[in-house]
Amino acid sequence: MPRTTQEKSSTKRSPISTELLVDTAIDLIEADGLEALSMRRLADRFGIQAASVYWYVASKDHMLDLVVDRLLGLAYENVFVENVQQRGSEDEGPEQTLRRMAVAYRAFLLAHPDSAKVISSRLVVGSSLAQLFEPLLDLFSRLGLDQRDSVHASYVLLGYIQGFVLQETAPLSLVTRSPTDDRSSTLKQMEAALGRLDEERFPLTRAAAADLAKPDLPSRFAFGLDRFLAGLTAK
Amino acid sequence: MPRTTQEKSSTKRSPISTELLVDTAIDLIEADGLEALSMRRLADRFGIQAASVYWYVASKDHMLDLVVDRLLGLAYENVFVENVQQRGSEDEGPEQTLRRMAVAYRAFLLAHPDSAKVISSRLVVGSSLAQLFEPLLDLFSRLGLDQRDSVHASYVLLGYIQGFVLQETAPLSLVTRSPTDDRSSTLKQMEAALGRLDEERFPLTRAAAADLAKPDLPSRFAFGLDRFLAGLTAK
DNA sequence: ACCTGAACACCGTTCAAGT
DNA sequence: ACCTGAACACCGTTCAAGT
Repeated sequence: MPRTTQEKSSTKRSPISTELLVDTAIDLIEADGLEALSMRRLADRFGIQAASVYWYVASKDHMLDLVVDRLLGLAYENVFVENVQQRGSEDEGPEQTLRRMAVAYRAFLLAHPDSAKVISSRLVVGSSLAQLFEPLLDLFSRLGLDQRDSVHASYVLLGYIQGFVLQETAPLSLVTRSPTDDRSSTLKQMEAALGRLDEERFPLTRAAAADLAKPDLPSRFAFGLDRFLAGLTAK
Repeated sequence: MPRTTQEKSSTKRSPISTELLVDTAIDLIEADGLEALSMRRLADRFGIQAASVYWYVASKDHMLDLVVDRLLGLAYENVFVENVQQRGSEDEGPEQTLRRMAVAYRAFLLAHPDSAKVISSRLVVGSSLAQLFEPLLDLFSRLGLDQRDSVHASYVLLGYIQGFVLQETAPLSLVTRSPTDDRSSTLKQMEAALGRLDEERFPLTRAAAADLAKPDLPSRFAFGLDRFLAGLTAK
């Protein structure tokens, strides 16, 4: 009664391929952040030397291109296939669909740490990007835009979403030239920093300190999204 | 007739301060890109050791915070003081002013290589950011928004601009699973890559290949900006 | 108060050499 | 076809020691 051939040698090395390398790179990014991704750590996961990775991939830069391509593919599956196709049966206008897709894409980016950062760092042209563009072009043209404006709108919408997530996930830091230097929580500290601003020069910012320090990000995202979509249909 | 005391010893070391360090860091970023900025190269510019930089600055991370703060300060000077104050005499509505400011801020970011990248990488709360927010809050409230919406609009507008510039300055790369692999110019290659897409799956993207490959970025930026502003006033 | 020297624990990448 | 070992030219950061 022989076991599977898989188990013949103990601690066998995992199989390697460019695809597996890219998937593992995404794992590492999501576990420890983009900064912590290195060829050496990636190689470790497969039990090989860093130099060996270069047999599968030309450079780290090239690998990040593949990572972005993969993430865009995953985004398509999550945002469009699952989210839109299924509920496409209901009779909603293209504007509602666009709205739901944008919200779903933001959720995807938030669910994959640093994905907005990698994606924003390079424009990777390929079929994954085309997969994202295709339904957007369709929806915008159904909204009455001509081809050129549909391209503009799709591009701008993706840029808005990625830019928004990038902002909301950016590490917050305080730079104050003021004397006080307490070590309270970052959020309270921020409100305090804003409250310390010169009353004469920044009356509005000071008055809005509460809104700035504890923002409702989902509704802020929706605010910008809705204004943009309203501006499109208003034309 | 003695010369200035400055010239007593030849190849004298330049004076050092946190501010000068930050300015030089910005110089280095603009000359060779954010990736090329290192504590060692920065120290070299002052004729000191890398370790000495740590007397002025807690860490590279902290220094990048200061870099962002400085860039936001420069942006304020360029975008608001020069651009808005001067022409504020003409009787234009707040919408026009916002439009001009947004265009000027994009121009500023484009003029300072990698500035969008650093600025997007961290949210540095301080008086430089407040300087940017204050006039925005004023303009949006004059447009009829309440305080909460003015904050949303200001935040979203800045995010849109930074996100847009980040996208347009992102290095372009091609990832194709197709057989053809020619080495023509990147732009022609991109149009070709788009043309090679599956006719069945991506008819709209293929049809828009020309618009995608050679986009008019200034008008694309204006397109998104105008839709957003129109959406605000339409409400 | 300001700076050095040396070290530590890392990087991406190349390349001859091994199997 | 796939992988190693060793090297090269870098990193950020710490810290005792110097002036």
